[in-house]
Amino acid sequence: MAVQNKRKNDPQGLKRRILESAVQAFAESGMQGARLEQIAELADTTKRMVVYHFGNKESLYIAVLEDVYQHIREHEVALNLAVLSPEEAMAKLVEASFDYHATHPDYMRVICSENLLRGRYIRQSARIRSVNQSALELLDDILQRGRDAGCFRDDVATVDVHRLISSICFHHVSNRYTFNTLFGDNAQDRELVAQNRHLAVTATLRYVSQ
Amino acid sequence: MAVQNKRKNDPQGLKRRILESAVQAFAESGMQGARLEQIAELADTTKRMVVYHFGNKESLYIAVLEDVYQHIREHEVALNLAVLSPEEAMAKLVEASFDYHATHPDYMRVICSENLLRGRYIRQSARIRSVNQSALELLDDILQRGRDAGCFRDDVATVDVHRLISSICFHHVSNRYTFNTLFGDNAQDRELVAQNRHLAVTATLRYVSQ
Amino acid sequence: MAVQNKRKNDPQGLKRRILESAVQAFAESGMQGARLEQIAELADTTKRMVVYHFGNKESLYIAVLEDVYQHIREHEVALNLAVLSPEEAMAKLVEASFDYHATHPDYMRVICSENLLRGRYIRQSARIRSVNQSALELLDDILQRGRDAGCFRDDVATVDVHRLISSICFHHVSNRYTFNTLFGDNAQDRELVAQNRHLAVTATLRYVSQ
Amino acid sequence: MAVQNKRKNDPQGLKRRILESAVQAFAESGMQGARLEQIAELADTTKRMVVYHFGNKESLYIAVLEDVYQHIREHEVALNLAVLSPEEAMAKLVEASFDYHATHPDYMRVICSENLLRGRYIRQSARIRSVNQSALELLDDILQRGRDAGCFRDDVATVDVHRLISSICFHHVSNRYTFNTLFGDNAQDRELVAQNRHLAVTATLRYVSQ
DNA sequence: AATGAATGAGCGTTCATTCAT
DNA sequence: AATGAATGAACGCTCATTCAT
Repeated sequence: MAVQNKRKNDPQGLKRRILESAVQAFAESGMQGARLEQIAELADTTKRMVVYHFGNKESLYIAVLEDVYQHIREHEVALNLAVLSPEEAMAKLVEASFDYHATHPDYMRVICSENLLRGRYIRQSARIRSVNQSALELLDDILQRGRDAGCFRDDVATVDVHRLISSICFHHVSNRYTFNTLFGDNAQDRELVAQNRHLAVTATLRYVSQ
Repeated sequence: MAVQNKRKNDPQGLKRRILESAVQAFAESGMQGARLEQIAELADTTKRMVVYHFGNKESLYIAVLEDVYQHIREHEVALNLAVLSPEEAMAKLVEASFDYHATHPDYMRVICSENLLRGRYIRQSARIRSVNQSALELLDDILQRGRDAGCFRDDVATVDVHRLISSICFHHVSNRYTFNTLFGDNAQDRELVAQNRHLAVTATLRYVSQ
Repeated sequence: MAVQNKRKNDPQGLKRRILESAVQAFAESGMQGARLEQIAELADTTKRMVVYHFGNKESLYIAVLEDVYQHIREHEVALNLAVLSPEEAMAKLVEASFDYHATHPDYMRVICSENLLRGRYIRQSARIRSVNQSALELLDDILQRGRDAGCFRDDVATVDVHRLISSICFHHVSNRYTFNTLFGDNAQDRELVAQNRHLAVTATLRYVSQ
Repeated sequence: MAVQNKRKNDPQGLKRRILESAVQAFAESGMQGARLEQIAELADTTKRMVVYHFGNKESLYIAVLEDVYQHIREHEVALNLAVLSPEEAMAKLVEASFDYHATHPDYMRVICSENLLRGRYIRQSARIRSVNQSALELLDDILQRGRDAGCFRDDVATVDVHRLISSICFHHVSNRYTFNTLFGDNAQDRELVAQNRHLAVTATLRYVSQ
């Protein structure tokens, strides 16, 4: 009985399983391409229950988008960079960002898809915007400390640094297939990752340093 | 009669129209999301004729991919950078690349889609690889001249510089919707473009310069 | 607390609200087309409670049918026609019938739907039949008085007169959309109603009079 | 081979079969209640082909509406009433109308459904309106001849006569289930029909006669 | 070279009802 | 008396592709 009902009458658990399955499915196939059937299967439930708990596919997709960004930022604020010197903090932030992008390709794929939809859904969620405010605050603190210490330029905008870091980290994940097919020299994957990680840190530091 | 047959008995013209319509459609909706019906409509023909001339959707998509990369590189080699100083050449290359990305969002969208498909189709076309070889050659020449002139570092890899430039230029186009929704300060679009263009040039030069 | 529970713990009030909402919904969409969800919403409750109080959709529909016919006949017997002369009584009956049809389109729509179902549900309710007996009795009395007074024919059957009146009154409401679309001359609605009302009275009187 | 392909490559025949099946289905269940699957089955084809030939359910329904009215009017104009005396022509028109209604309950059911939809679809077809113009013209001719002959009143409007006839004929078919359940005296169906037919003729003649 | 007809598989969503408290 | 969770069945419609000329 307990086994039979293992997955019954636990709506919160079910919603969580559906959400996580949906992240996978939307990452793989996008908002339109993902199939409720597949999401249901991954969550060990039925299409019917997905609709029951999330209303429709679009609402589920928005919930996924919110989940993705919340995780990204939660990880970032947990880094505790304030105890490091500006250069060390900046380097660690870039490395952590790079690693997070690299280890969470599904999140990056969801963001790619959303951009292909011209941000049609992210625009609808005020919650996503508020969740992301921490990103610039955190970076701004490091830059300010660096300027005060005389090691960082005072003519770089916070948002530009964020964009630079994002560009390199995101590109490494999102464009890897075409870029490596065209320009890859068959290097081992591990080497390639290390090289790109180094590029991210170096390019950023050279951009912000005096 | 002539008017009635304006679009008949011109298979090459029809194929060209289908291909251009397909670029639009695949850019908008990706390989899976694009609809033959819509491509046919854009090309002022029928679904049946699209299949007739290109066999199936996948073959058409590969033809589109080849078309996209050929255009990108053709534009690049036409820049005639050899006559400029290394710094000027590098700056102009970045600016040109940035502008080309910005003015050809459809091409970038196709590349995004292809990466979401894990490069499944680009891998199948040897022609695309050969077409892209010019990119690194061109950049390598500038870097070498810069090193000879003593203004560029000799520890930067060509492919890394290409990746850095691509990252920033691509991100500006491909991630604009999410990035600007989350971190945009409602700046005018024109200002934003100018700022990002400047970021691309500056970050690249600081990365390669002594 | 009182406000919060305003609509709670009043099962009779809730049942009444559900029934009235059901009349609307079944009138709008028929037995099959009506949605429990919509009925629940109109009654400010949940689908679950509709089922709880009425068992299932069919039982609720039968309750609605009974409600409809009871109202129709209650109104008719309240006319107090016995004090009028036969002609006046007949005219007033027709006018009252016409007006009741015109002002209660929802009831007529329910009856239409039920006929489209071939009377499948009305047949199940003995109560409806007994409730309707007053209609012919009332009309029969007028006709008898008219014959006694020498002003009405003695070769018209009561049920035929009832059918004639019903036909015209019902048609005015139930067929108005197709009939007026096809044969309407864009007359003001008020004029059209007056004209049809006059037709009902005149045709009936000419049918029954010597 | 011939047998196997009996029902293939005959798009006109297929469209006709689908249309006739659709009349049945829409008559039985209305626009919303009818099922494409059932229509397809009746027409010995697939749901897919119904959509292929008619676009969607609503377009098919409109085609059915047009078919229904076209048949009704075609039958009417074929009566050749001009050769009869006004009274005979009027009587024959009413009888023919009554009989047509009685023998084509499906058409009446479709019209009922359409009125329950508030004429939403009939309004969309200009063709239906033009097809129906013959009805009033035909009746107007009889009335005019009757007035000229001195046997018909000159204060009855053509549209009112049409409405009166339609009311009785339509009611006989459309309201038979509820009316006979409530007021029927278990007469044989044949007697009942004859009685109602007589009522239609008599009530009409008494309405129009001097 | 070109095309109308045909098709199987599958999708997101809806709905009345039952389960389990 | 009241309710959140769950569910099977079905529906209209879409799509890339093939058939047959």
